[in-house]
Amino acid sequence: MGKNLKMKAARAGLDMSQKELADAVDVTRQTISAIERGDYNPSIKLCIRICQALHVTLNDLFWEEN
Amino acid sequence: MGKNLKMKAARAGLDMSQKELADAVDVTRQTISAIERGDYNPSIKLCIRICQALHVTLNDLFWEEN
DNA sequence: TCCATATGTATGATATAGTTTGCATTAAGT
DNA sequence: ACTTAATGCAAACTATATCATACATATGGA
Repeated sequence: MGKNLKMKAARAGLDMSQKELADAVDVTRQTISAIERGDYNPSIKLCIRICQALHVTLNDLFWEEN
Repeated sequence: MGKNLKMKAARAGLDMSQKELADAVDVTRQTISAIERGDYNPSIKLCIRICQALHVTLNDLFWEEN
């Protein structure tokens, strides 16, 4: 599926651990970990919560031009 | 959950039926209908496919500032 | 009037997102 | 050396997105 390095970078830019982000968006650490590893395909609502927590937009983290 | 009128509008702007969009992104018509009605919470991958089919971006259809 | 298209909605089945628990590794602090 | 925080990963479970099929209404064209 392809790792989400943009998300990892945005999180790192805020000096936030996976656990902290997980708590902020109300999922488990495993879910954040799996998304960053590209191991699954989160729901749009979760993506939006993650973006809000990281102060970025959907396009910043999840969009790619073709 | 809130209807997705932006999606409906983008689709209408391309004169595309729910069925045509569904075929283009390889889901059933019911899925497109349910998303437009706000009846559920699609995966990010499906959102991306929908955006590509409608020639818009994630932010255009699914992002909202707070 | 009849037929086709577009849409809303419902239900039972299946796939998968997300949880819980747990174990292992690495890096930093004491 | 020991502890703690951060991460990767796996198995079994639960919740829910999505499918397949179906029925209903509205509209427009022949």
